[in-house]
Amino acid sequence: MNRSKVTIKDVALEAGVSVATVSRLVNGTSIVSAATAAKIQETIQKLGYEPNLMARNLRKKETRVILIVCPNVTNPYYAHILAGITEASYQQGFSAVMYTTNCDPERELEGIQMLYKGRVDGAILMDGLRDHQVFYNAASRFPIVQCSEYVDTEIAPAVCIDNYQASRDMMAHLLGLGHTKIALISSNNDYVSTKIRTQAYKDSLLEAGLPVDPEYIKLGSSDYSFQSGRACALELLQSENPPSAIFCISDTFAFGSIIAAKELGITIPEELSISGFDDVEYTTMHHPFITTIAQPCYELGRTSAQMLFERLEKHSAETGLVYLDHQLVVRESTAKKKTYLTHQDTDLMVNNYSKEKK
Amino acid sequence: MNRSKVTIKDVALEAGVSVATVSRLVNGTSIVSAATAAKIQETIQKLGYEPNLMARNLRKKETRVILIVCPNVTNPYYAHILAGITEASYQQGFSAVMYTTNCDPERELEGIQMLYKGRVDGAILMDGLRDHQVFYNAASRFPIVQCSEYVDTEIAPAVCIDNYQASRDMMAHLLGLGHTKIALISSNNDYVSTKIRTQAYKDSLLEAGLPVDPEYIKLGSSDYSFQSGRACALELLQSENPPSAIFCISDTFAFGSIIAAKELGITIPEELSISGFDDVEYTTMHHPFITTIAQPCYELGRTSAQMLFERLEKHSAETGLVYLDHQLVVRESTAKKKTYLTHQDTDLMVNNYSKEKK
DNA sequence: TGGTTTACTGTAATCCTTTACATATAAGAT
DNA sequence: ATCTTATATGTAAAGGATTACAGTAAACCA
Repeated sequence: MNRSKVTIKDVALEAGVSVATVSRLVNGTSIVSAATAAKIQETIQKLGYEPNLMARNLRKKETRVILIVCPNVTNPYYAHILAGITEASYQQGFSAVMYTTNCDPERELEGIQMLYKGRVDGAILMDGLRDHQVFYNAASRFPIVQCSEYVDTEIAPAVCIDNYQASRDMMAHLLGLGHTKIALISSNNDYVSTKIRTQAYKDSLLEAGLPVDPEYIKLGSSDYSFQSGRACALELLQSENPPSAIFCISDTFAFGSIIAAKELGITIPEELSISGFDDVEYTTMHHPFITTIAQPCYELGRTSAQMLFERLEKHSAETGLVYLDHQLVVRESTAKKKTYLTHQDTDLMVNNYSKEKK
Repeated sequence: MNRSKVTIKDVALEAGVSVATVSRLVNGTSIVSAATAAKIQETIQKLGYEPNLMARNLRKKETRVILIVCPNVTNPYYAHILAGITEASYQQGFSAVMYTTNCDPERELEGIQMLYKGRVDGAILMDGLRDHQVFYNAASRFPIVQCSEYVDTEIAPAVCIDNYQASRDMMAHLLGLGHTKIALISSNNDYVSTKIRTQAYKDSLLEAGLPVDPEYIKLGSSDYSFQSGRACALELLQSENPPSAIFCISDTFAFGSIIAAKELGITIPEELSISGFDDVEYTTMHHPFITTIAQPCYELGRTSAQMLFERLEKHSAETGLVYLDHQLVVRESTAKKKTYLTHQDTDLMVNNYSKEKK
């Protein structure tokens, strides 16, 4: 392996000019005569010169590298955001280093160190930092943008969808279908998105004059695992008073719920409506296709990156929340509440008769 | 944003020692007295000093960064490999920059440039380079390891599963179930894995004394899209002489085939066996669970990274193929050939009677 | 013609480390 | 008492770029 690098000095020597001239040509920072330009170009070609980025960055005090801090690459939701970020980076001539935390607070911290060590110019955080003080310190010294999750939008901007409105939209859909016994499968993580979606669920119920039954709220695993969604649904469906609809805060929970329902011989959407959240790609790979909230993941990533570059290059310091549009997409897993009535239903109907659609 | 970096000089000044001493302490390259060590440590803490990696790397001529060239992050297969790579990198104290090519030959080329520019120490290629000359040049100058796909194993090592054996295993399974009309859904990309799997399909058939019918070989999209798998299966199943089993070289093709079969009212596995390849996570999220070849994606990534670090740190230059174990996992999508016979089947049975299991 | 601008190029400082080499002190050997 | 050796530290030279500053030659202006 021949690692002998040819430097700007070599080029200068060979072309019979000074290093400054070569540098100026390469960077286009100043005019060089056509004759010397040609000569330099030629020797660059001949020697195969490539500027050493470490040296350049040291001098310029910029790395043109951004950091992506992300809990987990294998989650398709994050993967799509990642794709958006990397594409935008590519187009801006930045490169992106990836740091996965697996939601380990210690690793979240270590990731941030790359900023302090000067290895990257800025960061996109997809993992809401547990330690707010660390976040505050980092965000006040370095350009940071939060994507999808966030801890504080005063000090660094965040781009995400309007989780509250999206959840209200979905609940409105379910309510509009005539469901009154709507359960929630939330998560035991402490993401803002989780909190907000849960709050919207409760608010929607209350606003519709329906009770918020703690028995109807189950918490799946923090990483939204399919199996934990199945377990929650099983509990819900085997209880005394099973719901007629389940609002899942993640598509994977919805998948798990569908499996659970099938295992119990419950048909979807005839006997049970299930809704998801995120619209990951495999929502339409098996029937029933899932009714869900589509998040513009790729755009989320792209926008975050663009905002970061804006910060880096124009030294802008806008903060606050940036909402990208979500979309309620109604597919096969939700339908009007069934007309067949159990005894319990009949009991309930005494109180809620006017709310039944049919 | 206060970007004022504190340098080693500041620390030295404050602690009343020379920069060399500070450097020695920080890097542990030489003994410093306990007293001064304590003093330096203290001032480092006080000033919040972090060594500038650009300067360090420039001096040391190493970046401790590796490059990951990958077609597409959103593909869960690659995502898992990526996870393995990033984990191994983290443990070795390296960071990983990601470069996605979307299989664009131009971008494959650009990715490689990072090596020449000295931004990274080595690379893991998951996208077999189209341009063999470029690959050859790069691989002879820089430490490169190929993962999953490869173009040449003489000049740079490759880690993957034994695609030939794996495909033979799957075909043996299908054949063992009594299937004689086995179709193939391959891909129109030119990956070695595709070629090898296709070859194994043909060899298995021939070895079993069965004909290789070109009508039974369909080519899905180069990126293994679900929809193209569905389209291929539809063609196959609606033909004059539909197969009783389909060997898909990718799980996504298998998913598409299952959907296609369902659309045509064909039951799986009773009327049609379908097998996948890769064992991406959602093979078990819907019934029928897919019979497939499990690839150790995470390990593939981890091993590749470890081999790269070996090359980097021990300057080893081992080449050749490294096979990781695959596994045939039999689930619900394959079963014995059905006993119900069509006229065509009866015709065929005259010749193949002894091969029928029941 | 003398002065001013323009176009181009060169010299050397700078970015922040690491490290080869030199130095100084103290301890150990003879 | 002198000569090594070990220990601990400092000085200054890389490393490969960018760029402030300076300089030269030609062109332009009055």
